[in-house]
Amino acid sequence: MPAQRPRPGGRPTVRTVAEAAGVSVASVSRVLNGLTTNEETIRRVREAVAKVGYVQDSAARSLKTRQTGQVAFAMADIGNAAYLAMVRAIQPILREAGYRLLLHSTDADIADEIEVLRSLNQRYVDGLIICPLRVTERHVEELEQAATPVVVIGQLPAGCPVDNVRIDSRPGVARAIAHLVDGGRRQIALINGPVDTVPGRSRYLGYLDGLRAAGKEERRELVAFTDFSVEGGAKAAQEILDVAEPDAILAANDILAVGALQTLRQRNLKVPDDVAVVGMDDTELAATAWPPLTSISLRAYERGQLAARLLLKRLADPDRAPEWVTVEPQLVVRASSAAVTTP
Amino acid sequence: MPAQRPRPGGRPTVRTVAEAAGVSVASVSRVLNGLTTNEETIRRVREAVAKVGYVQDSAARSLKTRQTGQVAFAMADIGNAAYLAMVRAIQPILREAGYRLLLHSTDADIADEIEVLRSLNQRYVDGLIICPLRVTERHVEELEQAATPVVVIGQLPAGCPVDNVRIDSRPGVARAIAHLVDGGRRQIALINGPVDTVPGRSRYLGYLDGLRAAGKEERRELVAFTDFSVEGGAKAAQEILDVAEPDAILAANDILAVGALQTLRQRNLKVPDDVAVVGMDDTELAATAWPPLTSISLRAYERGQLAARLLLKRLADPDRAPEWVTVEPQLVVRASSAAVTTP
DNA sequence: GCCAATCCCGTAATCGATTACAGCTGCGTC
DNA sequence: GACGCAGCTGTAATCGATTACGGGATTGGC
Repeated sequence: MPAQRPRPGGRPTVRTVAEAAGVSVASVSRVLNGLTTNEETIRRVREAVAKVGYVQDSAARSLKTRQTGQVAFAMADIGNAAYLAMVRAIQPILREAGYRLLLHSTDADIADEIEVLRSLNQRYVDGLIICPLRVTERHVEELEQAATPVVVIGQLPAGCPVDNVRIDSRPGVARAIAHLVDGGRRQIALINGPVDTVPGRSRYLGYLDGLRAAGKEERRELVAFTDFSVEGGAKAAQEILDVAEPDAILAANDILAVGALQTLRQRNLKVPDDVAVVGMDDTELAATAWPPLTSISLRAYERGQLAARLLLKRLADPDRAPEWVTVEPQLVVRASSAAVTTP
Repeated sequence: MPAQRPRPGGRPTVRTVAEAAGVSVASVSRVLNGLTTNEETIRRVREAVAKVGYVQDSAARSLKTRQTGQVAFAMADIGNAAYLAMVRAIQPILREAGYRLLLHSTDADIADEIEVLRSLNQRYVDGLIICPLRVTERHVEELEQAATPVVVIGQLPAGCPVDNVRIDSRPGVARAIAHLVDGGRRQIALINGPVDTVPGRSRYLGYLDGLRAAGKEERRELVAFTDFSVEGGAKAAQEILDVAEPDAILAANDILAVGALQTLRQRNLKVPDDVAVVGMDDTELAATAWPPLTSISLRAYERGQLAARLLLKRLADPDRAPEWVTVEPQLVVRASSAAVTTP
């Protein structure tokens, strides 16, 4: 007399359902996965499922099917509006496709990013979207032998066989400079974020491009850099205003731009009359600031969408060739950069 | 000759490691989980693990141990700054404790919230933190028979045996009214969010409390409500200003307050000289707005922290009595509500 | 009436880990 | 020398699902 039923009070399994329906576990599984056609069986299984309150165990299912129904998104810090926009874009798309979203905040720690890639072969997700600050050789190495599909948002070395969504802020910044010059601005300052990152460098190069295109030279006293915070932006603006008289300030970030606005207000400089201000990322902050901020949109939302769609395509067809998508930055003009009124 | 090794190229399992180390699978598992003490065995297993590049399969592990190492957080919309603050608080605490964070955005859909609770018995997470807009009977029902520990952030009916972190905006709003009255304000308007929610109702009641305490009557034309958006706030402020002359506006949200600021600016009303403005949630927006917004903090970050800690306590000891924690709102005073200067 | 084809269904193997249980070894003690 | 005990270790059962395979029943064609 084998103990078929360990404890009748236990959680219902596929076996419980099978007994209640008077069929085999195989039939139950088939009905659950839509693989059989006999109406009568389907009905009985359905009823039994409802009666015993059965719900599939996801661990057991994952073990057998090798799929988890989960996708992870890894970025430096969800507090950053750009990453937040990506999450907002990614979440509904994955959800629509039946995936759950798992979040990794790496705190801008490279070792952490590598660890995330590495942990993929625990197979706790079916895919990953990652937005690294910098892509090191270690990254590439891990990317190439990742256990599950990965989509990278960011610049990837050429030839890296991984789906990729990229944007280069450089032309965006250059265009913003052109816009300022067109508006009659002559002394354009740059408040950059950390420079030892790929985006930081791009912004700086874009600034130089813009100046060159306008036939201007870089003046060291017009360039500052700081960390991404309102205070950082305010302080950097002070430093610049202490030694120069810019009539425009380009900030690497809307947060920095808001900081600059505060400093300008303190010094009784009118925006945009005395000084134009341009931010970057086109976040909610840009729209709600006063005056509303002109901002270089890096299309975070769109990049998130594209990345999510790329990942879904890859999951549907793992053998397709890696796809690289490039997104163009976009200058969103608002009041803070209106042209100087000719006297 | 049994096919012990299905395909030598396959992913390494505990069996692969056992062979490489010349021990049994049990020993491998013991070393991996720190259950044996023999130095020699430990060394050999460690080496074998490194050699074959073994990583535990999380599905298999979960199936056996009944634990997933995952926790979910469910809220209406991660775009809302209050929820974002919670995520930022929750994430590092869970991570520190070795849990991964899974995100559910329910889009303020009650059915979706119920579905999240229901899906818990797929056992894809070890616990859940949920922040429902409203708690219906269905919620309570599902909460009571949830398959895993749940912590609720929000108002819960008395006697519901679930860990809970709560805040009541009502006294916070009343205090803000008192602050405005102290500052010499006489006509205080309210721009509320959706009223058919628990928080919406609390805010309204707090408003009435505040008026009563100041010996004032409610005037219908000073109260508007709208959805949470800058435009909503701007429009609501217009409606009020069209029919009345408030010298203070209390908004249910920093976003709404920013909208009100825009309307006031358009009408050439000075803040705080002509009209004081108070927001709620004390988000980044309040600090960066101009003038900086006085705001009623609902301590979202702290609530997130508390909820995460409660969940960890519960996971460590499932039999402890449910704990209810109440957080007090806090008035953060900034320039937008400075006292009227006596002429 | 017989054989083949079709359609369902049940048995049992399997995914990759954990762990109860029993067996082995070596040592100390009486 | 026998026995007990401690400390490891290996075998095999187990978690809860999916699915390959083969067996029955039904039907149709000749």
